[in-house]
Amino acid sequence: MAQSSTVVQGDAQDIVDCDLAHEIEFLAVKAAANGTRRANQMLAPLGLKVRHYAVLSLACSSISPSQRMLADFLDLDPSQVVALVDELESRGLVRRVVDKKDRRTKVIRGTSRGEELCEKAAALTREAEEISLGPLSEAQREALRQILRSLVFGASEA
Amino acid sequence: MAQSSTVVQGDAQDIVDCDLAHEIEFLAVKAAANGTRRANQMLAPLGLKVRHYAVLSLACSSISPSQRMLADFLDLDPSQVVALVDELESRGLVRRVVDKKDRRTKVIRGTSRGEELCEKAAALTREAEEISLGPLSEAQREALRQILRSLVFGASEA
DNA sequence: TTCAACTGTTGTCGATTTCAATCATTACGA
DNA sequence: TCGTAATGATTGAAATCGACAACAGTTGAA
Repeated sequence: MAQSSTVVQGDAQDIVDCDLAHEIEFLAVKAAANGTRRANQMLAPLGLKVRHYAVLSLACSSISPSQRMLADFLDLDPSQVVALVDELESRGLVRRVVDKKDRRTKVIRGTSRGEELCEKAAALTREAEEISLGPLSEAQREALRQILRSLVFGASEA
Repeated sequence: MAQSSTVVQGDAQDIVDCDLAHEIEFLAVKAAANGTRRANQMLAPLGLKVRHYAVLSLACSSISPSQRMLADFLDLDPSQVVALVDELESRGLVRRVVDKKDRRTKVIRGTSRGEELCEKAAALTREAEEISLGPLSEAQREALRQILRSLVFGASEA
């Protein structure tokens, strides 16, 4: 794309060619921020944010995560997990179950209402992802998913 | 008592197989957070965070960004840009230059000291990226960069 | 001229992050 | 065994970041 003789003062057109706009770190932050913003406003009608959905999703999965596991996996401070679980529990979406093998740890389980809401939230999240990933082909999305997984979790194969 | 062959208590081994760990949105946030954290502690000796580096980098580029452009491009509130530029200006790294064509806008330009520090910061950022992207091959990194660029700059709407 | 729109700036309020301290429980070593 | 360290959850406070409204100065257009 030859810009030729356009004498336009630095517009948003050529800012995407600067060094910064080629750094993966910068691009990842921007993409993640866009996706989170979109997902948040998509989940708003359910009174949830992506954070709540993350906890709810794990609570409703076959995994029985302790709050410590949630903090580690979601990169949250334990106190933040307390607040999140408090909120979800007060809405009757999850409950704390003390582990019989270690009475210090509390396992978070989704209730039936929690699972019901989780499914709706998952649908909305998929919809948000569908919009956010609009300009990407299906092959690109799968490649992105795989690269991100090996980046986040280390070596992983399909 | 343990009921028959109940599934093994969820460890960190199988949490990476849950639905959430396959959502691109979730993975992107995690990857971006990891990268930002690493870059921040890499830039710490220079008294900079990635935010400051982003502004400094753009100020030192051939683009002469106004604060408005910085806010738009970096997804920041204009008031946040004021604070960032204030800090960098007080350290003699950038300066505000009023645009003669439009005296409302102030163009941010890096000083010689700013450019000097920006080069060091760029080197450290590349080093941080090198570490963060460790498990990825060169081809994967290039693919990731390309996909992220088309995702971020490909189609913009509000 | 007059008014609307825009840029930078300040201030504020709520959310989020981070850290230290505490209680209950478990694990380990003398 | 006892005593001490370590861990999980919880609370609370401090620091930081985010979004938002209001304002002054400037520009552009009717």
